[in-house]
Amino acid sequence: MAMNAPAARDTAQRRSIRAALEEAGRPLGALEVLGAAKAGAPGLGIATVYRNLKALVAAGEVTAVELPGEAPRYEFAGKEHHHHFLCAACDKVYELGGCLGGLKELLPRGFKLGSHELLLHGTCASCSRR
Amino acid sequence: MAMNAPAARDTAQRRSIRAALEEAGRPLGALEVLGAAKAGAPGLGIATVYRNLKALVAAGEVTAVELPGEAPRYEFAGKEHHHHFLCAACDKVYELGGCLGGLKELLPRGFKLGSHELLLHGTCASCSRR
DNA sequence: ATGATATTGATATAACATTATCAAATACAA
DNA sequence: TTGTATTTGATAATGTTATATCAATATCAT
Repeated sequence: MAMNAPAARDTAQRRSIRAALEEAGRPLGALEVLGAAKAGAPGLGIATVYRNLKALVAAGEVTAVELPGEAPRYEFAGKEHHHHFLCAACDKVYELGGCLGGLKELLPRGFKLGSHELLLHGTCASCSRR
Repeated sequence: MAMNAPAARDTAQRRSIRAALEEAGRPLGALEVLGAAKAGAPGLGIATVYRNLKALVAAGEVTAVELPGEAPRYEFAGKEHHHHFLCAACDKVYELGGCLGGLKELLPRGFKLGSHELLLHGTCASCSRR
């Protein structure tokens, strides 16, 4: 018999964290989530952010975006395959549409391709404008 | 007037660390360097590995390959633009040849592209064989 | 060979991001 | 409304990677 998950309670913190991710339109880091979610949950603590992000990832609702040399960002799961852009000026991560073909041509003989990650660096529209 | 760099001395450890990177044929992590370089420098310590890797990177001789969720690997600089492959089974990183075009098509309006990183995941030839 | 100083090895410490702890607050079924 | 288990916030502790410390050792110009 399956171990039942503990009853998930509906708290202001949890709602606010989820809302922060929904409204951001781009992947957020844990501290960014904290900042944004405080609007709907004053006094929100970083531990609660991590706890809920972890739970959301475990539930498959949210995906952790791993970045080289950067703390992971979090975005809602279920989107089409896509990649990300890291702004060198503001350190924000943006979602890009689409992908590139021809990946298999890069593989040496005998190597099997599972997945791939692409990260573009540069300056975002907002930072480029200045 | 320029501050002169301290006279770099030629030690067995430094030679061996450099040789390990040269002979590996793929980017190595600090612990991999330690393991490989012990051949030519018995008793080699991890601190010396980090010290020398840092110095080599600062001198522009070596490049740190940053990977999402992984400790950086180190490879000699000056190679043509290329990307890497991380084997999910043995955790080794391999160098790939070539690149992909069409990156700019992925950019939103107003974004400026600086550089990019591509990492392929899968199993290497050696691990696929098993 | 000698001496000044760079380098090393062992290990303590730092720097982060994340997780554990635990008393207090909260949700929610009854 | 009450009781109980979940959740929270503050913060201590952890894990991991890298750096600082420092006495001992090795390099290399003289």
